Amino acid sequence: MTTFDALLPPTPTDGKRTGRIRQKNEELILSAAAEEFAHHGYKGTSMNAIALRAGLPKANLHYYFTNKLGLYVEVMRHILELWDSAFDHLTVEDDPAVALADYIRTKMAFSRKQPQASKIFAMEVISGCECLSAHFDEDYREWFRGRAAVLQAWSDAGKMDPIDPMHLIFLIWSSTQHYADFSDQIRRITGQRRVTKDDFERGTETLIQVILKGCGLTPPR
Amino acid sequence: MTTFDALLPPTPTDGKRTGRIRQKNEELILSAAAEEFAHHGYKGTSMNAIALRAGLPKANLHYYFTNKLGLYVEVMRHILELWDSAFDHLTVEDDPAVALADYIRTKMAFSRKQPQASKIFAMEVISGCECLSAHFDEDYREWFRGRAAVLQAWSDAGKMDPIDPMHLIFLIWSSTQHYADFSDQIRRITGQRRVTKDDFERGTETLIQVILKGCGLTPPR
DNA sequence: GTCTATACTGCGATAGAC
DNA sequence: GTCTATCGCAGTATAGAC
Repeated sequence: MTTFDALLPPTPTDGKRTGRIRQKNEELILSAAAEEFAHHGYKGTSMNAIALRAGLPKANLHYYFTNKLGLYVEVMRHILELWDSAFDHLTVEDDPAVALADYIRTKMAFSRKQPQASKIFAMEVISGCECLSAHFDEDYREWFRGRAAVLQAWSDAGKMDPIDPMHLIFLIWSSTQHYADFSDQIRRITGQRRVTKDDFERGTETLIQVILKGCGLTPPR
Repeated sequence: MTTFDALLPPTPTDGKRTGRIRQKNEELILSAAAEEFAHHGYKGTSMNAIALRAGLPKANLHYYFTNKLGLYVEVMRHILELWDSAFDHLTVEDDPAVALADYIRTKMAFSRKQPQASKIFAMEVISGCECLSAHFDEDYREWFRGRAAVLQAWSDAGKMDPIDPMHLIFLIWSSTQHYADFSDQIRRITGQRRVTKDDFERGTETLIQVILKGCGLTPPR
Protein backbone atom coordinates (compact mmCIF):
# COMPACT_ATOMS: atom_id res chain seq x y z
CA MET A 1 0.00 0.00 0.00
CA THR A 2 1.16 3.50 -0.70
CA THR A 3 -0.04 6.75 0.79
CA PHE A 4 -3.31 8.44 0.42
CA ASP A 5 -3.47 11.66 -1.53
CA ALA A 6 -1.54 10.41 -4.53
CA LEU A 7 -4.41 8.14 -5.43
CA LEU A 8 -7.27 10.58 -5.26
CA PRO A 9 -9.07 11.27 -8.55
CA PRO A 10 -7.95 14.38 -10.51
CA THR A 11 -10.75 16.47 -9.06
CA PRO A 12 -14.16 15.33 -7.81
CA THR A 13 -15.97 17.96 -9.88
CA ASP A 14 -14.28 17.21 -13.18
CA GLY A 15 -16.72 18.23 -15.90
CA LYS A 16 -15.99 15.44 -18.36
CA ARG A 17 -16.31 12.62 -15.86
CA THR A 18 -19.87 12.98 -14.74
CA GLY A 19 -21.99 11.02 -17.22
CA ARG A 20 -25.11 9.74 -15.53
CA ILE A 21 -24.32 6.06 -16.24
CA ARG A 22 -20.86 6.62 -14.86
CA GLN A 23 -22.15 8.30 -11.71
CA LYS A 24 -24.72 5.59 -11.09
CA ASN A 25 -22.25 2.76 -11.57
CA GLU A 26 -19.56 4.39 -9.45
CA GLU A 27 -21.99 4.73 -6.56
CA LEU A 28 -23.11 1.14 -7.05
CA ILE A 29 -19.52 -0.08 -6.95
CA LEU A 30 -18.54 2.09 -3.98
CA SER A 31 -21.39 0.85 -1.83
CA ALA A 32 -20.79 -2.77 -2.80
CA ALA A 33 -17.10 -2.30 -2.03
CA ALA A 34 -17.83 -0.75 1.37
CA GLU A 35 -19.98 -3.73 2.26
CA GLU A 36 -17.32 -6.24 1.24
CA PHE A 37 -14.39 -4.38 2.83
CA ALA A 38 -16.32 -4.13 6.11
CA HIS A 39 -16.95 -7.87 6.18
CA HIS A 40 -13.61 -9.18 4.94
CA GLY A 41 -11.01 -6.42 5.25
CA TYR A 42 -8.86 -5.10 2.44
CA LYS A 43 -6.93 -8.26 1.65
CA GLY A 44 -9.89 -10.53 2.32
CA THR A 45 -12.02 -8.78 -0.28
CA SER A 46 -11.73 -9.81 -3.92
CA MET A 47 -12.62 -7.63 -6.88
CA ASN A 48 -14.78 -10.53 -8.00
CA ALA A 49 -16.87 -10.40 -4.83
CA ILE A 50 -17.39 -6.65 -5.22
CA ALA A 51 -18.36 -7.11 -8.86
CA LEU A 52 -20.86 -9.84 -7.98
CA ARG A 53 -22.46 -7.73 -5.27
CA ALA A 54 -22.65 -4.73 -7.59
CA GLY A 55 -24.08 -6.90 -10.36
CA LEU A 56 -21.41 -5.87 -12.81
CA PRO A 57 -18.67 -7.78 -14.65
CA LYS A 58 -15.30 -7.74 -12.94
CA ALA A 59 -13.53 -5.78 -15.65
CA ASN A 60 -15.92 -2.86 -15.22
CA LEU A 61 -14.45 -2.07 -11.82
CA HIS A 62 -11.09 -1.53 -13.46
CA TYR A 63 -12.70 0.77 -15.95
CA TYR A 64 -14.10 3.08 -13.26
CA PHE A 65 -11.31 2.70 -10.71
CA THR A 66 -7.66 2.26 -11.55
CA ASN A 67 -6.88 -0.24 -8.86
CA LYS A 68 -8.22 -2.30 -6.02
CA LEU A 69 -6.25 0.09 -3.80
CA GLY A 70 -7.66 3.10 -5.64
CA LEU A 71 -11.16 1.83 -4.99
CA TYR A 72 -10.37 1.24 -1.32
CA VAL A 73 -8.89 4.70 -0.92
CA GLU A 74 -12.00 6.22 -2.48
CA VAL A 75 -14.19 4.32 0.00
CA MET A 76 -12.03 5.59 2.87
CA ARG A 77 -12.30 9.16 1.58
CA HIS A 78 -16.09 8.98 1.71
CA ILE A 79 -15.94 7.66 5.27
CA LEU A 80 -13.57 10.36 6.50
CA GLU A 81 -15.82 13.08 5.14
CA LEU A 82 -18.60 11.94 7.44
CA TRP A 83 -16.31 10.94 10.27
CA ASP A 84 -14.99 14.15 11.74
CA SER A 85 -17.77 16.52 10.77
CA ALA A 86 -19.93 15.67 13.79
CA PHE A 87 -17.27 16.98 16.15
CA ASP A 88 -16.51 20.24 14.40
CA HIS A 89 -19.10 22.56 15.84
CA LEU A 90 -18.18 22.27 19.56
CA THR A 91 -17.41 25.69 21.05
CA VAL A 92 -16.38 27.00 24.45
CA GLU A 93 -19.70 28.85 24.79
CA ASP A 94 -21.74 25.64 24.62
CA ASP A 95 -23.16 24.09 27.74
CA PRO A 96 -20.89 21.06 28.29
CA ALA A 97 -23.70 18.77 29.45
CA VAL A 98 -25.80 19.48 26.37
CA ALA A 99 -22.86 19.40 23.98
CA LEU A 100 -21.39 16.12 25.25
CA ALA A 101 -24.79 14.41 25.35
CA ASP A 102 -25.41 15.57 21.78
CA TYR A 103 -22.04 14.30 20.66
CA ILE A 104 -22.58 10.87 22.22
CA ARG A 105 -26.01 10.69 20.62
CA THR A 106 -24.60 11.66 17.21
CA LYS A 107 -21.80 9.13 17.40
CA MET A 108 -24.23 6.38 18.45
CA ALA A 109 -26.60 7.24 15.61
CA PHE A 110 -23.65 7.02 13.27
CA SER A 111 -22.70 3.59 14.65
CA ARG A 112 -26.25 2.46 14.05
CA LYS A 113 -26.70 3.82 10.55
CA GLN A 114 -23.18 3.49 9.13
CA PRO A 115 -21.72 0.44 10.82
CA GLN A 116 -19.67 -0.57 7.77
CA ALA A 117 -17.92 2.80 7.73
CA SER A 118 -16.94 2.38 11.36
CA LYS A 119 -15.73 -1.17 10.76
CA ILE A 120 -13.61 -0.28 7.74
CA PHE A 121 -12.05 2.60 9.64
CA ALA A 122 -11.38 0.39 12.66
CA MET A 123 -9.72 -2.35 10.64
CA GLU A 124 -7.59 0.20 8.84
CA VAL A 125 -6.38 1.70 12.14
CA ILE A 126 -5.84 -1.67 13.83
CA SER A 127 -3.69 -2.91 10.99
CA GLY A 128 -1.46 0.14 11.05
CA CYS A 129 -3.11 3.07 9.22
CA GLU A 130 -1.13 2.37 6.05
CA CYS A 131 -3.73 4.09 3.90
CA LEU A 132 -4.47 6.77 6.48
CA SER A 133 -0.95 7.88 7.27
CA ALA A 134 -1.39 10.95 5.12
CA HIS A 135 -4.69 11.81 6.84
CA PHE A 136 -3.19 11.92 10.34
CA ASP A 137 -0.90 14.81 9.50
CA GLU A 138 -0.08 18.06 11.27
CA ASP A 139 -3.44 19.58 10.19
CA TYR A 140 -5.25 16.72 11.84
CA ARG A 141 -3.26 17.05 15.05
CA GLU A 142 -4.06 20.75 15.00
CA TRP A 143 -7.77 20.00 14.58
CA PHE A 144 -7.66 17.50 17.44
CA ARG A 145 -5.85 19.93 19.75
CA GLY A 146 -8.58 22.47 18.99
CA ARG A 147 -11.30 20.02 20.05
CA ALA A 148 -9.40 19.06 23.19
CA ALA A 149 -8.88 22.72 24.02
CA VAL A 150 -12.65 23.24 24.22
CA LEU A 151 -12.96 20.50 26.84
CA GLN A 152 -9.97 21.90 28.69
CA ALA A 153 -11.56 25.37 28.71
CA TRP A 154 -14.73 23.93 30.24
CA SER A 155 -12.67 22.34 33.01
CA ASP A 156 -10.67 25.52 33.58
CA ALA A 157 -13.88 27.56 33.83
CA GLY A 158 -15.18 25.16 36.46
CA LYS A 159 -18.06 24.04 34.23
CA MET A 160 -16.97 20.41 34.66
CA ASP A 161 -14.47 18.32 36.65
CA PRO A 162 -10.80 18.58 35.68
CA ILE A 163 -10.34 15.67 33.29
CA ASP A 164 -7.63 14.97 30.75
CA PRO A 165 -9.45 16.02 27.54
CA MET A 166 -7.58 13.67 25.22
CA HIS A 167 -8.48 10.60 27.21
CA LEU A 168 -12.06 11.77 27.59
CA ILE A 169 -12.37 12.03 23.82
CA PHE A 170 -10.91 8.53 23.45
CA LEU A 171 -13.47 7.28 25.97
CA ILE A 172 -16.35 8.71 23.95
CA TRP A 173 -14.96 7.51 20.63
CA SER A 174 -14.28 3.97 21.80
CA SER A 175 -17.48 3.40 23.73
CA THR A 176 -19.73 4.63 20.90
CA GLN A 177 -17.86 2.97 18.04
CA HIS A 178 -17.97 -0.29 19.97
CA TYR A 179 -21.65 -0.66 19.09
CA ALA A 180 -20.79 -0.72 15.39
CA ASP A 181 -17.47 -2.55 15.40
CA PHE A 182 -18.35 -5.25 17.95
CA SER A 183 -22.00 -5.64 16.99
CA ASP A 184 -21.41 -9.31 16.29
CA GLN A 185 -20.16 -9.96 19.80
CA ILE A 186 -23.09 -8.01 21.27
CA ARG A 187 -25.50 -9.91 19.07
CA ARG A 188 -24.11 -13.23 20.23
CA ILE A 189 -23.99 -12.25 23.90
CA THR A 190 -27.60 -11.15 23.87
CA GLY A 191 -28.55 -14.17 21.78
CA GLN A 192 -30.39 -11.97 19.32
CA ARG A 193 -30.35 -12.14 15.55
CA ARG A 194 -29.10 -8.58 15.40
CA VAL A 195 -28.45 -5.61 17.66
CA THR A 196 -31.80 -3.92 18.09
CA LYS A 197 -32.89 -0.32 18.10
CA ASP A 198 -33.66 -0.82 21.77
CA ASP A 199 -30.08 -1.92 22.50
CA PHE A 200 -28.84 1.29 20.88
CA GLU A 201 -31.23 3.44 22.88
CA ARG A 202 -30.38 1.83 26.21
CA GLY A 203 -26.68 1.97 25.30
CA THR A 204 -26.92 5.64 24.44
CA GLU A 205 -28.71 6.52 27.66
CA THR A 206 -26.29 4.47 29.76
CA LEU A 207 -23.26 6.15 28.16
CA ILE A 208 -24.74 9.62 28.68
CA GLN A 209 -25.65 8.79 32.26
CA VAL A 210 -22.23 7.43 33.23
CA ILE A 211 -19.95 9.74 31.25
CA LEU A 212 -21.74 12.99 32.12
CA LYS A 213 -21.98 12.19 35.81
CA GLY A 214 -18.37 11.01 35.63
CA CYS A 215 -17.44 14.48 34.40
CA GLY A 216 -19.37 16.17 37.18
CA LEU A 217 -22.24 17.17 34.86
CA THR A 218 -26.00 16.77 35.17
CA PRO A 219 -27.66 15.21 32.10
CA PRO A 220 -29.92 17.80 30.37
CA ARG A 221 -33.71 17.53 30.54
CA MET B 1 -13.59 -20.77 7.53
CA THR B 2 -15.28 -23.43 9.55
CA THR B 3 -16.08 -23.49 13.22
CA PHE B 4 -13.76 -23.62 16.14
CA ASP B 5 -13.67 -26.75 18.20
CA ALA B 6 -13.35 -29.14 15.28
CA LEU B 7 -9.87 -27.83 14.59
CA LEU B 8 -8.40 -28.05 18.06
CA PRO B 9 -5.53 -30.53 18.49
CA PRO B 10 -6.44 -34.03 19.73
CA THR B 11 -5.60 -33.14 23.33
CA PRO B 12 -3.18 -30.49 24.59
CA THR B 13 -1.53 -32.93 26.99
CA ASP B 14 -0.96 -35.73 24.49
CA GLY B 15 2.07 -37.65 25.76
CA LYS B 16 3.65 -38.43 22.40
CA ARG B 17 3.51 -34.88 21.08
CA THR B 18 5.68 -33.06 23.56
CA GLY B 19 9.26 -33.43 22.32
CA ARG B 20 11.32 -30.46 23.38
CA ILE B 21 12.22 -29.44 19.79
CA ARG B 22 8.55 -29.64 18.93
CA GLN B 23 7.47 -27.56 21.90
CA LYS B 24 10.09 -24.90 21.24
CA ASN B 25 9.24 -24.64 17.54
CA GLU B 26 5.51 -24.56 18.13
CA GLU B 27 5.90 -21.65 20.53
CA LEU B 28 8.19 -19.90 18.06
CA ILE B 29 5.64 -20.30 15.29
CA LEU B 30 2.68 -19.28 17.43
CA SER B 31 4.28 -16.05 18.55
CA ALA B 32 5.44 -15.20 15.03
CA ALA B 33 1.93 -15.94 13.77
CA ALA B 34 0.32 -13.74 16.42
CA GLU B 35 2.56 -10.87 15.40
CA GLU B 36 1.73 -11.25 11.71
CA PHE B 37 -2.02 -11.79 12.19
CA ALA B 38 -2.20 -8.69 14.38
CA HIS B 39 -0.54 -6.56 11.71
CA HIS B 40 -2.17 -7.91 8.57
CA GLY B 41 -5.30 -9.84 9.54
CA TYR B 42 -6.03 -13.45 8.67
CA LYS B 43 -6.20 -13.10 4.90
CA GLY B 44 -3.44 -10.53 4.78
CA THR B 45 -0.97 -12.84 6.49
CA SER B 46 0.97 -15.36 4.40
CA MET B 47 2.48 -18.57 5.70
CA ASN B 48 5.69 -17.35 4.13
CA ALA B 49 5.74 -14.20 6.28
CA ILE B 50 5.15 -16.25 9.43
CA ALA B 51 7.93 -18.67 8.46
CA LEU B 52 10.36 -15.82 7.81
CA ARG B 53 9.60 -14.19 11.17
CA ALA B 54 9.96 -17.51 12.96
CA GLY B 55 13.20 -18.22 11.11
CA LEU B 56 11.96 -21.58 9.85
CA PRO B 57 11.34 -22.93 6.36
CA LYS B 58 7.78 -22.58 5.16
CA ALA B 59 7.06 -26.31 5.01
CA ASN B 60 7.81 -26.72 8.70
CA LEU B 61 4.66 -24.80 9.61
CA HIS B 62 2.61 -27.43 7.83
CA TYR B 63 4.40 -30.11 9.75
CA TYR B 64 3.44 -28.67 13.15
CA PHE B 65 0.04 -27.26 12.18
CA THR B 66 -2.32 -28.84 9.70
CA ASN B 67 -3.50 -25.62 8.10
CA LYS B 68 -3.20 -21.88 7.99
CA LEU B 69 -6.65 -21.91 9.59
CA GLY B 70 -5.55 -24.48 12.16
CA LEU B 71 -2.66 -22.24 13.13
CA TYR B 72 -4.94 -19.22 13.37
CA VAL B 73 -7.43 -21.10 15.53
CA GLU B 74 -4.63 -22.17 17.85
CA VAL B 75 -3.52 -18.54 18.20
CA MET B 76 -7.10 -17.52 19.01
CA ARG B 77 -7.36 -20.28 21.62
CA HIS B 78 -4.32 -18.93 23.46
CA ILE B 79 -5.81 -15.44 23.41
CA LEU B 80 -9.18 -16.52 24.75
CA GLU B 81 -7.56 -18.32 27.67
CA LEU B 82 -6.09 -15.04 28.89
CA TRP B 83 -9.02 -12.94 27.79
CA ASP B 84 -11.85 -13.82 30.13
CA SER B 85 -9.86 -14.95 33.15
CA ALA B 86 -9.40 -11.44 34.51
CA PHE B 87 -13.15 -11.02 34.92
CA ASP B 88 -13.87 -14.35 36.62
CA HIS B 89 -13.22 -13.54 40.24
CA LEU B 90 -15.75 -10.70 40.69
CA THR B 91 -18.22 -11.50 43.51
CA VAL B 92 -21.16 -9.77 45.10
CA GLU B 93 -19.26 -9.40 48.36
CA ASP B 94 -16.54 -7.28 46.77
CA ASP B 95 -16.52 -3.54 47.22
CA PRO B 96 -17.67 -2.26 43.81
CA ALA B 97 -15.28 0.71 43.75
CA VAL B 98 -12.26 -1.47 44.45
CA ALA B 99 -13.38 -4.26 42.15
CA LEU B 100 -14.18 -2.03 39.15
CA ALA B 101 -10.97 -0.02 39.55
CA ASP B 102 -9.03 -3.28 39.68
CA TYR B 103 -10.77 -4.58 36.59
CA ILE B 104 -10.05 -1.42 34.61
CA ARG B 105 -6.42 -1.54 35.71
CA THR B 106 -6.13 -5.20 34.71
CA LYS B 107 -7.68 -4.63 31.29
CA MET B 108 -5.41 -1.64 30.65
CA ALA B 109 -2.33 -3.62 31.67
CA PHE B 110 -3.43 -6.30 29.27
CA SER B 111 -3.82 -3.74 26.46
CA ARG B 112 -0.32 -2.54 27.16
CA LYS B 113 1.38 -5.90 27.41
CA GLN B 114 -0.61 -7.97 24.91
CA PRO B 115 -1.71 -5.51 22.25
CA GLN B 116 -1.49 -8.09 19.44
CA ALA B 117 -3.92 -10.38 21.24
CA SER B 118 -6.43 -7.55 21.52
CA LYS B 119 -5.98 -6.61 17.88
CA ILE B 120 -6.43 -10.15 16.59
CA PHE B 121 -9.55 -10.57 18.69
CA ALA B 122 -10.91 -7.22 17.51
CA MET B 123 -10.38 -7.96 13.83
CA GLU B 124 -11.97 -11.37 14.25
CA VAL B 125 -15.09 -9.87 15.86
CA ILE B 126 -15.32 -6.96 13.41
CA SER B 127 -15.23 -9.29 10.45
CA GLY B 128 -17.99 -11.47 11.79
CA CYS B 129 -16.66 -13.92 14.41
CA GLU B 130 -16.43 -16.72 11.83
CA CYS B 131 -13.79 -18.53 13.87
CA LEU B 132 -15.32 -17.59 17.21
CA SER B 133 -18.89 -18.59 16.56
CA ALA B 134 -18.41 -21.77 18.58
CA HIS B 135 -16.92 -19.80 21.47
CA PHE B 136 -19.91 -17.48 21.86
CA ASP B 137 -22.23 -20.34 22.76
CA GLU B 138 -24.79 -20.85 25.50
CA ASP B 139 -22.03 -21.44 28.10
CA TYR B 140 -20.52 -18.09 27.23
CA ARG B 141 -23.85 -16.30 27.48
CA GLU B 142 -24.34 -17.97 30.85
CA TRP B 143 -20.91 -16.79 32.00
CA PHE B 144 -21.68 -13.27 30.84
CA ARG B 145 -25.06 -13.20 32.60
CA GLY B 146 -23.25 -14.28 35.78
CA ARG B 147 -20.82 -11.34 35.53
CA ALA B 148 -23.65 -8.91 34.76
CA ALA B 149 -25.64 -10.27 37.71
CA VAL B 150 -22.88 -9.19 40.09
CA LEU B 151 -23.11 -5.60 38.88
CA GLN B 152 -26.89 -5.77 39.06
CA ALA B 153 -26.70 -7.02 42.66
CA TRP B 154 -24.50 -4.08 43.60
CA SER B 155 -27.08 -1.68 42.15
CA ASP B 156 -29.94 -3.48 43.86
CA ALA B 157 -28.13 -3.31 47.20
CA GLY B 158 -27.68 0.43 46.76
CA LYS B 159 -23.90 0.11 46.62
CA MET B 160 -23.86 1.96 43.30
CA ASP B 161 -26.23 3.84 40.96
CA PRO B 162 -28.76 1.78 39.00
CA ILE B 163 -27.01 1.21 35.70
CA ASP B 164 -27.66 -1.32 32.95
CA PRO B 165 -24.91 -3.85 33.72
CA MET B 166 -24.49 -5.10 30.15
CA HIS B 167 -23.82 -1.65 28.77
CA LEU B 168 -21.50 -0.83 31.65
CA ILE B 169 -19.42 -3.89 30.84
CA PHE B 170 -19.32 -2.86 27.18
CA LEU B 171 -18.16 0.59 28.26
CA ILE B 172 -15.26 -0.86 30.24
CA TRP B 173 -14.30 -3.35 27.53
CA SER B 174 -14.35 -0.83 24.70
CA SER B 175 -12.58 2.02 26.49
CA THR B 176 -9.73 -0.18 27.73
CA GLN B 177 -9.24 -2.22 24.56
CA HIS B 178 -9.13 1.02 22.60
CA TYR B 179 -5.60 1.67 23.89
CA ALA B 180 -4.39 -1.56 22.26
CA ASP B 181 -6.50 -1.63 19.11
CA PHE B 182 -6.26 2.05 18.17
CA SER B 183 -2.71 2.61 19.40
CA ASP B 184 -1.69 3.71 15.93
CA GLN B 185 -4.28 6.48 15.87
CA ILE B 186 -3.26 7.59 19.39
CA ARG B 187 0.38 7.55 18.40
CA ARG B 188 -0.30 9.73 15.38
CA ILE B 189 -2.57 12.13 17.26
CA THR B 190 -0.01 12.69 19.97
CA GLY B 191 2.75 12.85 17.36
CA GLN B 192 4.80 10.34 19.31
CA ARG B 193 6.77 7.40 17.99
CA ARG B 194 4.73 5.07 20.17
CA VAL B 195 2.12 5.16 22.92
CA THR B 196 4.07 5.68 26.13
CA LYS B 197 3.81 4.20 29.59
CA ASP B 198 2.72 7.64 30.72
CA ASP B 199 -0.19 7.66 28.24
CA PHE B 200 -1.35 4.35 29.66
CA GLU B 201 -1.12 5.59 33.25
CA ARG B 202 -3.01 8.82 32.55
CA GLY B 203 -5.55 6.87 30.50
CA THR B 204 -6.07 4.37 33.29
CA GLU B 205 -6.54 7.05 35.92
CA THR B 206 -8.91 9.04 33.70
CA LEU B 207 -11.06 5.97 33.02
CA ILE B 208 -11.21 5.08 36.71
CA GLN B 209 -12.05 8.65 37.63
CA VAL B 210 -14.86 9.05 35.10
CA ILE B 211 -16.41 5.59 35.19
CA LEU B 212 -16.41 5.18 38.95
CA LYS B 213 -17.85 8.62 39.59
CA GLY B 214 -20.30 7.95 36.76
CA CYS B 215 -21.50 4.90 38.68
CA GLY B 216 -21.87 6.88 41.90
CA LEU B 217 -18.73 5.40 43.43
CA THR B 218 -15.74 7.02 45.10
CA PRO B 219 -12.36 5.88 43.74
CA PRO B 220 -10.48 3.90 46.42
CA ARG B 221 -7.48 5.44 48.20
C1' DG C 1 12.44 -34.38 12.16
C1' DT C 2 13.99 -30.96 8.32
C1' DC C 3 13.96 -28.79 3.94
C1' DT C 4 13.74 -28.28 -1.43
C1' DA C 5 11.14 -28.36 -5.28
C1' DT C 6 6.78 -28.26 -7.22
C1' DA C 7 1.71 -28.85 -8.04
C1' DC C 8 -2.46 -26.32 -7.81
C1' DT C 9 -5.62 -22.55 -7.01
C1' DG C 10 -7.46 -18.00 -6.98
C1' DC C 11 -6.73 -13.26 -7.68
C1' DG C 12 -5.56 -8.75 -9.87
C1' DA C 13 -5.12 -6.87 -14.05
C1' DT C 14 -5.29 -6.20 -19.23
C1' DA C 15 -6.14 -7.01 -24.21
C1' DG C 16 -9.23 -6.70 -27.44
C1' DA C 17 -13.88 -8.00 -29.57
C1' DC C 18 -18.37 -5.97 -29.56
C1' DG D 1 -19.09 2.15 -22.62
C1' DT D 2 -19.41 -3.15 -21.80
C1' DC D 3 -17.82 -7.74 -21.39
C1' DT D 4 -15.09 -12.26 -22.44
C1' DA D 5 -10.87 -14.48 -22.42
C1' DT D 6 -6.52 -14.79 -20.68
C1' DC D 7 -1.90 -13.67 -18.68
C1' DG D 8 1.08 -13.65 -14.75
C1' DC D 9 1.75 -13.90 -10.00
C1' DA D 10 1.29 -14.91 -5.15
C1' DG D 11 -0.05 -18.04 -1.92
C1' DT D 12 -1.36 -22.67 0.15
C1' DA D 13 -0.18 -27.05 0.40
C1' DT D 14 2.31 -31.50 -0.53
C1' DA D 15 5.63 -35.00 -2.28
C1' DG D 16 9.66 -36.85 -1.41
C1' DA D 17 14.87 -36.53 -0.78
C1' DC D 18 17.88 -36.21 3.12
